[in-house]
Amino acid sequence: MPKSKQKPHKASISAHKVAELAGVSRSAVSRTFTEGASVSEATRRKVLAAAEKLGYHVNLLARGLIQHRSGIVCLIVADMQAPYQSSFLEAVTRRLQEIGKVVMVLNTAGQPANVEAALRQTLNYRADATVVVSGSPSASLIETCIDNGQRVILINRDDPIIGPERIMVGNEEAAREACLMLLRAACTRLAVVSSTAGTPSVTARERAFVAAAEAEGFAVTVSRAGPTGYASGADSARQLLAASSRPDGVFCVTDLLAIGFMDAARQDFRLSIPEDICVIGFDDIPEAGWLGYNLTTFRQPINEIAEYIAAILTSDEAALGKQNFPVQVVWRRTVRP
Amino acid sequence: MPKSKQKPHKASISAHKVAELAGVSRSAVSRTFTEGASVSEATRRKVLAAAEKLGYHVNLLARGLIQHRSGIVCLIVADMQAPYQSSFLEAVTRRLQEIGKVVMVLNTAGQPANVEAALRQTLNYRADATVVVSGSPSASLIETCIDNGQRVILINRDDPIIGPERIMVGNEEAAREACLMLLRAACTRLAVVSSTAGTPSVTARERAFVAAAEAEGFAVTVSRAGPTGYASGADSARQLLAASSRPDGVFCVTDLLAIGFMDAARQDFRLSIPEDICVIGFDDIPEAGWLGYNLTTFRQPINEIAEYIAAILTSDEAALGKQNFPVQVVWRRTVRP
DNA sequence: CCAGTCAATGCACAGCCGTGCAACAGAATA
DNA sequence: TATTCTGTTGCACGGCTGTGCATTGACTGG
Repeated sequence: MPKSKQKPHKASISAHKVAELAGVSRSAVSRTFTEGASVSEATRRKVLAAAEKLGYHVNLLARGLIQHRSGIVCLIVADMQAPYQSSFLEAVTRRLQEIGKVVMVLNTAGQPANVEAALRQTLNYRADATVVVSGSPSASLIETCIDNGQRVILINRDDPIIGPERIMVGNEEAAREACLMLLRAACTRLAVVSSTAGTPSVTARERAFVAAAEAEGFAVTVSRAGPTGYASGADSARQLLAASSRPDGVFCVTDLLAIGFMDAARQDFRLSIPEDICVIGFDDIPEAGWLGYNLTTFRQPINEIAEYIAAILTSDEAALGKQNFPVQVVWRRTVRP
Repeated sequence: MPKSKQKPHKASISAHKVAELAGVSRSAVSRTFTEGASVSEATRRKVLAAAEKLGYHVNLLARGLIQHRSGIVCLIVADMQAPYQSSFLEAVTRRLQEIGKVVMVLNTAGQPANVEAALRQTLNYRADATVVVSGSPSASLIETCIDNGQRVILINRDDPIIGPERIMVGNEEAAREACLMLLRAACTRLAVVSSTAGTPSVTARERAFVAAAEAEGFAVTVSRAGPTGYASGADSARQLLAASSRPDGVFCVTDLLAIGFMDAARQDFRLSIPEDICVIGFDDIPEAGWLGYNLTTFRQPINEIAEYIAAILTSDEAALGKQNFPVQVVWRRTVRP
């Protein structure tokens, strides 16, 4: 017996009590709070008055039980304090609230095993939908979700699973464009700063950049110093710039990596950007626009993605399939024009 | 009739079906998934096998309905993509998941009216607790929450309401300390960079700094250029540093303000920090530790706060009351030693 | 005055689960 | 062998809501 047995059992007031006070049937109360139900203005007012007096609030758990829809949308995410993820979270919660949904955040804290557990929670709460921002759940579990009538939306994850909606951004196009931008700036020694995380978007950007450079006849040094973050970017700079032939054009697969790279390049090697070395990032996080960085990067269309997720949830058709969002280059001052 | 009438009605499998397949009563299924219930190992295994085969998941909505506890904790927050808020969110979600709770995020998007709506959602979902990070809900609504057996936790909000738990950080002590640090660094023309948001913590820091300075016989210029963020910090720098008598010691009530201030001071006025001007921030967001800033600031004990919230939720006693968390100075390199 | 229409209302059921209570089986004890 | 005890199981109820169906009452048109 681990905890206390007797919870206060604070009888929260139910529709029944409101009906009593208002002198109507419980159905009338239910209809008053149900969009589009038939209630006369008179009883409606009586019910609302009684509800206000008692502090009644519809029990969405019970409603969800009978309607088979809880109104909950789960967001599975790792590293959620990172700038890009938190901006994404903000946009999605805001937009989903506008269409009457509410967001449940499941923080996997970087443990892949937690992704499975999180997806189970999603089922436990009978969520209307699940948005997987990080991690790769097993195909079988995704299938279970879909079987239970749940929408599953995978962000930037091109697994060949049938069923879930997939939202992709133009990683490859952007990486190719980044390569051309650096070459046009007369860079000849190219490098890409990536991470050891191995997430699909990181890998896609890295590979596409290397491929594009090789197609143009340039070799590329790849550096992966650690997880996707500021410190790894700085470490990559220390590695790459200490070498005998230092790069003069660098594509960082993430703004955070780019910023770490720039800081170390300036502080530890006294380099000027973009004179000595050009840098391109990815995401367009707020920090990229700060005066000290002015980072040329690619903007992820966060609001458009949030809008699209909302559209999926309000639409009745299942399986819209795969949707691609192009990213947009944001010219600032870390690449010579 | 706004939407489709006939939802797929995908009959998600219930304990009943599992019982059928396993050849036991539904109670046995329920007990298998209930901590501490009495089931023999044999039936337990039968049930688990059947559940696995059918893809059964306990319906936490129904469980919450009967137990009067949903396992949901609501977090009401504005400006959630800001570094400090998102770090806080990360810590709280992580810790609460460890104790078996799940976090529902309600984004008020800065609209004060949304705070009330969010608190209503909290009641609708019969949340176990609500953590109010931003905004000031009305006392009456808070009372309703508590009447319904919900825990209410106010962060950095010292309203004289009876009932909710209150978590405070040592704003005043830190502001006083900041003042002394600047004076010890031989600063004589003090300024404080604040914002027009007027949130309790911002106001408290601002006032305490001014009071401490006046107690030492120094006047303070106060600048409030806009909302609490990078741009306002930069604007404040442009205002303060263009004046005839420019300050040489600045306390920014937020790291983001401090970083904006530093960037503008360096770029637009070619000032060196800390030689020409000392800067102190507040929060110790990750960006404060970046090589380009090395901001001396005060660390908010995010993990300790998350831990304390978890403790409140696992404890049975109500009304632990008000808890103060001291902040810790983080010496870096924006103040002369 | 009567038939017909229609909005409003109440009843009863379904949705899924935890748990008190009683029944029961098996083991341990006298 | 009779009795007590202990652990397991099933029944039935309660928790709160939405909604189909039948009923009611008022109102309209002839």
